Amino acid sequence: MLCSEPWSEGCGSIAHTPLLDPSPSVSESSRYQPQAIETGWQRAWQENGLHDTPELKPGDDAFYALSMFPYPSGNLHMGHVRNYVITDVVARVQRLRGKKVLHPMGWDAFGLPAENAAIERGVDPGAWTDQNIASMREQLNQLGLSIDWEREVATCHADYYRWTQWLFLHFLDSGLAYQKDATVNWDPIDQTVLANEQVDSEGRSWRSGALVEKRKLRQWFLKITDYAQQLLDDLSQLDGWPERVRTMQANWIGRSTGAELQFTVVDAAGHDTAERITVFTTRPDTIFGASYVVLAPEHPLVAELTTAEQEIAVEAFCDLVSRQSEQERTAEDKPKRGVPIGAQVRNPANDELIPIWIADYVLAEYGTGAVMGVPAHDQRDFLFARQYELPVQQVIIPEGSDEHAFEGGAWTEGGVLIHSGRFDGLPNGDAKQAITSAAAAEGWGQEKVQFRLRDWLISRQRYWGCPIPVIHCDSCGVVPVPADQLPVELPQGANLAGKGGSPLAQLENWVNVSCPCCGQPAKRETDTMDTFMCSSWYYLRYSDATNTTRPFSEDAVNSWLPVDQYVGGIEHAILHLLYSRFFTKVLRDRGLLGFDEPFQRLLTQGMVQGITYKNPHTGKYIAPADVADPTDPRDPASGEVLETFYEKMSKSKYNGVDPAVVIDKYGADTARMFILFKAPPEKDLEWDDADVEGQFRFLQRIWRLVDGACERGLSLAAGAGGPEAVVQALAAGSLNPAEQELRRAVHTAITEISDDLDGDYQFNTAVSELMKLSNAMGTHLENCGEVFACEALRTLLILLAPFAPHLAEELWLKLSGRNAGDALASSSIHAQRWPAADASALVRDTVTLVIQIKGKVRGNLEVPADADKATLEKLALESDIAAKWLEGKTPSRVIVVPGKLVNLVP
RNA sequence: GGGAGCAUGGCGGAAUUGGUAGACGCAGCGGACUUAAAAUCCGCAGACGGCAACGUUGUGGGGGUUCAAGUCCCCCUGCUCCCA
Repeated sequence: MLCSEPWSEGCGSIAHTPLLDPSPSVSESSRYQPQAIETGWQRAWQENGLHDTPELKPGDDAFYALSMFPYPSGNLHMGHVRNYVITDVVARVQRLRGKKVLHPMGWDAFGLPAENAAIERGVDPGAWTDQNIASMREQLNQLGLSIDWEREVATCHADYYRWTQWLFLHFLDSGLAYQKDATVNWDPIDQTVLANEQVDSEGRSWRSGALVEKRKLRQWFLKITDYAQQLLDDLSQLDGWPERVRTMQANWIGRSTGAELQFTVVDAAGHDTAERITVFTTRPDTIFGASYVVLAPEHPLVAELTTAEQEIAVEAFCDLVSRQSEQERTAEDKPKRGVPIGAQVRNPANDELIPIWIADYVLAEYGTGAVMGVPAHDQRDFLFARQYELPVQQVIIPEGSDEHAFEGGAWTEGGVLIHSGRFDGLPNGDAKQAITSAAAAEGWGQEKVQFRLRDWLISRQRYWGCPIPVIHCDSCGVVPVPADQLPVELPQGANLAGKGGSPLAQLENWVNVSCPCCGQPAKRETDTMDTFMCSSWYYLRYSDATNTTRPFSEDAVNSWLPVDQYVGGIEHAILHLLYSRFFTKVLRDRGLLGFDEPFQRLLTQGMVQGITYKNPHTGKYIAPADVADPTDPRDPASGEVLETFYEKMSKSKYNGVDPAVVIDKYGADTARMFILFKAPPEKDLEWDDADVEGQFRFLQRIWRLVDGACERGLSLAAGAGGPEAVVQALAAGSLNPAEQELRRAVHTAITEISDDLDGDYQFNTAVSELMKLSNAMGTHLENCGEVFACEALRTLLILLAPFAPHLAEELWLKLSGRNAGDALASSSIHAQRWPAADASALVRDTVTLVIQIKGKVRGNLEVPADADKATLEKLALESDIAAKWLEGKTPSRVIVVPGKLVNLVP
């Protein structure tokens, strides 16, 4: 494709805008004005299709660079900028290296903000979302991201969620989607249920922050527990993931090995009944110390086994517990409460009769909903037993110690068994195995692997989400909507008051349908899906985003995926990343794709923090603009000294920096360079205006450097400074000292930057290498001949191109001698090849040899680079340094590290 | 309580396999240019002592391994995150 209309006038295309350049003294040369070049290049790249995804042919080297797609809130913040700039640099580097790159973008567009906006302002959530998408796309484009917008997806558009529904039906068909009555997390503010992953460690909703309540409701679940073992095992494949994230997922899945043991319920006379209570324990070795059994208040046997005398107390207790959150029930600092239900069980290990209790700290959803209470060896049981005066029986003691030594608390460490009949004297590790085996042989237990992970609750009682495509029929039950009737579109006109139940349920015309099976009147499902369902497969859709017959073709998905580099926030370490891994495995098992893991490498970028001022007395945050003197920050109202620190940018702390303002002032290239340079990508980044200024100065220096080269008449036309020209010049004659220095700087930069962009991404040091190269060019360029000067210029610009794409492109044009109207597809700097380092340019004749005396550095010598060990030792011993510090003594030991140092040990 | 990670100048951060600690930048200081300022250019800069040459010391604290430790091992302290 040709650039139809030259938008720039070539070298010196920048108009001398008097407003921005009041100084007449520089009128001879142009100035770096990013505002004047960036939008033009963005449009030119777009029109020339520079970021279109190339078609993949067999054997092609493909690279998939992906950012976590944003929720279209309408406002781009610095966290987004950091995320997308990092991914963009990765994508651009891979293109320069000759890879075929897929770098897409889309919108995680269902969810509550749109619905809340609709409630508050009476707007249509779809229209509101589309408007936000348009404005955010515009903001993203100002960053100069090399995104292929042809593959854009929005999860709230029917051409996308149609396939979310289609995939849901696959889950349903394979028995992995089901409905059940369950005690679930209820968010009283957002009026909907939440998945366990969406409740934080304080028992609050990840979105609204409300304290989550428990409710018993009929809900849809996905059987992620079926994949618990695989999700855990395959973490070991993910060596391109941060260790941290892998540990977090492993903890979340929470595999523990233990045993299920059965306690027989006895009647009032002490005779065995047919009823048994199965407990799960990770400590079968302590069964002889069990002094009671506890059921969750919700356990089905509670009603059946409670005796008449205890009925009132038990009912009252269950009522009390039902109003508590899971957090309140299990928090370690809360007292544990319980009541006996009157019945007893027989301990299968020693035939003792022990009472059955119910207690708040036992949860129906975990394990079997029943545990054995062993006060001597579990701290929670110990506190419970002490409170209710239940017996405490030591059954494990450290070898050689006294059984009464630990009566102040539970002994939870290892030891040997006592009071355990035939198992006495066994180390407790062995006893776990022995007791479990005995239980299995005698029919009262078995080994059991337990996961902490629970099934994923995916239904939501909200409007703005993907409708669950099933129909409830009185005679046929749950009937999937036939695939050819998808999508089940979200109906218009729902009342989104945000109170009580699914808004869709009120739309009778929509709800009432005939059963696809029997034709009788039936009702649609009125819950919508958790938005995490929509985001669990979007990365697959990008491979084939416009397919109208399938979510993606097998061919496309298998040739582009898995994602080579995924970039996003650590906050998704569990939620999105776990769900996506689960989806991938299910779809693999359904034959829809051919890989086990969706994301090969993961980079979790740190937060962007803003400078924050807080009055320590009033607790109020003060806007930086209101602080008169940043070196002595004071409250403008009271004059009190303020606390200064860096914290994640947020409106309420007045510490945010708007990307648009920064781009207006300095341009996107400066913003990109700053963000990449200021901190390593995975660390938090402190936004600092002075550093941004410094970054802008660096880009200006590069501009002036190239400008000077232009004035000198240097041009990169016809391959000047390219590899062939360099080879010829090297063959033709020797280099002057400046040329040698310059070439060393150029090829050091290539080596170091290539290294920094390989494997572990170290953009910060890559940028500093660019600065070193530009510094060296400032020193040496004028003393260098044309060929080597051009080699340096060419290299600098290509190395700079992924970081500051607009500036590099503009300067490339300035030096190219070509017309701005030439086809960009091949002439753009972004269509060039990453330079190769010439090792011979790094070779030195002499090196600096460090002389150490007894391990301390005492000086250095210039020595021939090829000197052997014996020569180095001789030179060191003969040196003034040795003479001064050895005082005539002969060293007893000499360590020589060629090229580095000689250590003389007297 | 269990697990993971981190700790380097005034600040952000660099430092192959252990081999000159502090690259690069910000802030600072000195100088040049300017009537002046801004911008730009050149230079200085861990701390302590010294006019200087130079010396001592120095990567949270303590110990160890080694010719040599920011880097490896052990203990401690502090911070961050995850799980309880």
